[in-house]
Amino acid sequence: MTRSSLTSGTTDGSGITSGTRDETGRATRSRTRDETAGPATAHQAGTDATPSPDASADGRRRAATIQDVADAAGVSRAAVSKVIRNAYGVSPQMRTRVEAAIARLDYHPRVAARAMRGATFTLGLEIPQIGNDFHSVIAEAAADVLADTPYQLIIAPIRDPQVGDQALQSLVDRQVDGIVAVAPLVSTDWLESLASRTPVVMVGRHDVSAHYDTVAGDDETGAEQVMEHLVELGHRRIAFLDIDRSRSTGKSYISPTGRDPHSIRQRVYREHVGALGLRPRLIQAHGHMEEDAAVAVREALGQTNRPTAIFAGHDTLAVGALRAVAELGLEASEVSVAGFDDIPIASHPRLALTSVDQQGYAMGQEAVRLLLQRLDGRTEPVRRVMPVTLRVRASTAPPRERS
Amino acid sequence: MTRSSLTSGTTDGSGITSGTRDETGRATRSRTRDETAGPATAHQAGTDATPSPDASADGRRRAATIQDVADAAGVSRAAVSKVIRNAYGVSPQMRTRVEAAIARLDYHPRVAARAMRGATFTLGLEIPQIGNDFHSVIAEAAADVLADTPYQLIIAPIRDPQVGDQALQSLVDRQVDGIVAVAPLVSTDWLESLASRTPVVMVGRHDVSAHYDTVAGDDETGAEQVMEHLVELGHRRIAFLDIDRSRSTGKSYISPTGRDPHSIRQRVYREHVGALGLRPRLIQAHGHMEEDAAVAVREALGQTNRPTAIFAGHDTLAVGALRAVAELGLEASEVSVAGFDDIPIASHPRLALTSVDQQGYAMGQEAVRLLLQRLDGRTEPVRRVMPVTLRVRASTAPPRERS
DNA sequence: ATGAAAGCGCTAACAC
DNA sequence: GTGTTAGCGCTTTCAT
Repeated sequence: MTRSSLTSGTTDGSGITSGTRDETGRATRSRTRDETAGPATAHQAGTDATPSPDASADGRRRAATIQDVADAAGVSRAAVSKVIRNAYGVSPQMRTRVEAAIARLDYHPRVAARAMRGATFTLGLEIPQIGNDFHSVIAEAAADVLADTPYQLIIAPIRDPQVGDQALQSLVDRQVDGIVAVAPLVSTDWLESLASRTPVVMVGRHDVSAHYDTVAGDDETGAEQVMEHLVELGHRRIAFLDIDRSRSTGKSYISPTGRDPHSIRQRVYREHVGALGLRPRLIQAHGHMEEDAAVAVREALGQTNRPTAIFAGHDTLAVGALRAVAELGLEASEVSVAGFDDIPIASHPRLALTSVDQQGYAMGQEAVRLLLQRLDGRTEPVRRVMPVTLRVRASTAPPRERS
Repeated sequence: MTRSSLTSGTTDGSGITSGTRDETGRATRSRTRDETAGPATAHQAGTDATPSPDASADGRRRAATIQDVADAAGVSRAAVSKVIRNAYGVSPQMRTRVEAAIARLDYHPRVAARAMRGATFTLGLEIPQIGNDFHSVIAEAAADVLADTPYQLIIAPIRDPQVGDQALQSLVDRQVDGIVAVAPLVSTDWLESLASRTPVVMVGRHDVSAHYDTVAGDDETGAEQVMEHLVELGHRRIAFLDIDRSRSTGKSYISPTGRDPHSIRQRVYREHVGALGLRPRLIQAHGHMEEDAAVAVREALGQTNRPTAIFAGHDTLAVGALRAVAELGLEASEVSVAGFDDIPIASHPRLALTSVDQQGYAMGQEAVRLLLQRLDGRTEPVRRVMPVTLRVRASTAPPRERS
């Protein structure tokens, strides 16, 4: 009933349509309308004949649709649609009327319905680990940039690192207008195919791609600076701490090109160590969390001829290393630790972690800006490499005893 | 081409459909049709050698729809729908055929289309600040619990704390099946109305609500333990560090009932300080970030008769306080710091922050579990309060000089 | 400038 | 057990 009163004004118009389709359509609508309200949605379907639903009164009323707004404003759905999209072809007075109705009914367009035809005004951010501060900074930057746009941000955390594409796919299924992905272990082929359909910006990978942009730090230079710094301090037993990637290779998710940040950092480490005629020492953590690193480093430091310096693949691991070092009562002159990313906590005086600043916040900003450009029509891929700076702090010091 | 080969065998079947609808449908399809099957998606479904795996060739094909799958499997859309929803009424052989077609076409149901009729199998998590480790832990727990379910998690960060309901509304617009919200500054009325339409679980608020569940720590006891601990150590000049909330009161978003965690913690602080006949000292940070706290504490410590202990509203602020304290070369015996939440970094030996453990991970888990229960039909509200434990660490110590 | 109508891809009712 | 069909709430031609 509510429905029929709402539509009554347009019922005649529907008669224009050809044949059965419309007729049944009308009939069914008034039927389903009410019951849709029913189940868990608790719609209430207030039967009052009031043309203007006054949504504020009742907390259970069905949410207003574009049709409700159109009826309330005495215009067509198309007109309302144009108003809410700021599209061309609406007179000021109509706009005013429609906006008033929207406000009155507290109308919010359903994103799902929009997705069926047009844009969702939603951008997806995919991050590998929620707890990693470097990723948080990127997310923060992304959210900040988007604050001045009509776009909303949704974040899809990766469940299982082994199936990094799941989170990405979930974003696709959700028909986001664009995606910023942070270094997931996804094959470049898959990415390329995805990017040919949806605007994509990859953060932290140096892929050479045809369809998506990349924003990455200068991992090569950063790792070089760390190694030069440690060597200059006098360290010779330098270990590289990273996640045990061997377990992931099974499904060959790892970028085989070695263009991911960690492969590069480790390669540079190996090169430097090799150039000095030293043997590489790898400390493998079983996970990406701080505690995983602490466990691995505790063990490594328990062995004889322990390293005097640890270069961690990223800061979260470095903080974990520092934990193990501190627990053992060791100082930087005994075991130095350097990281990568310069996460906010690294500069805390109690940690004073030497780290490579790759401007995470700027990277996040840039990634979203590039995505907005793509949304705006750009198609040629862009590869952005952020300059890095080594922040030397107290966690690295000359070794007490030279090896 | 690819497409035609796929449909060729079933084109006749499509003729079954009535009239123009189908005709245009076909037309559009063959036009846009091209590729979708992402190689790396690992769908591959062992059943190779089938006609039309291709897909890897072209990166622009339109994604497969349920109709494509139906055609490829030679069944109806409804049949496919039943298969993907695990619904009743599908013969094993049809299931097999359909699943093969799904794998072959790399079909993924569009969430938006689903949302128009049924469930989205998406749960939304709303968190106030992305960079706050306590929130990260909750998000992590939520993601972990959901890993064993068909539900996907999306996170909506709050843009502007002043308009906390925006992120929540965005989740609603997206028609998520349920929402976990972490202590946003939203009016209880609005929440109640929202919760009457969508399953909602609030984390960190002690609201007494009719339609949503709450999961919160025992803020009262936690704050009491902190104060008792500090007083017992001998502190008398105890300051409370929190965010300056006065600026937010403009739109009265703050829960007027004082049931939010920070109001409670501050109230307990005031009560204890009052009972000792001391005057309360408030240090107000201008934001929720560590640096905001550091700025405020730096200033507070510069004044004469500075506090000998600081009770921070939450750990991120506490870490910031510790930063200011450390910068000034002060130790716990000069300025003690205690926090709330016991975020992972708090236990780092270099920080050793005394804090109240309110089991953030368990809270996140419980919140999602409650939400799943609601999804399963429960409607009576549940209020869960997590027991707390004071973790005493080195950041608090007896004051060198008693005041 | 405005409105009518055709779907977008899916699920749910209902036929068979 | 399987297929047919009517929409969900929007955007978008295309008339007017």
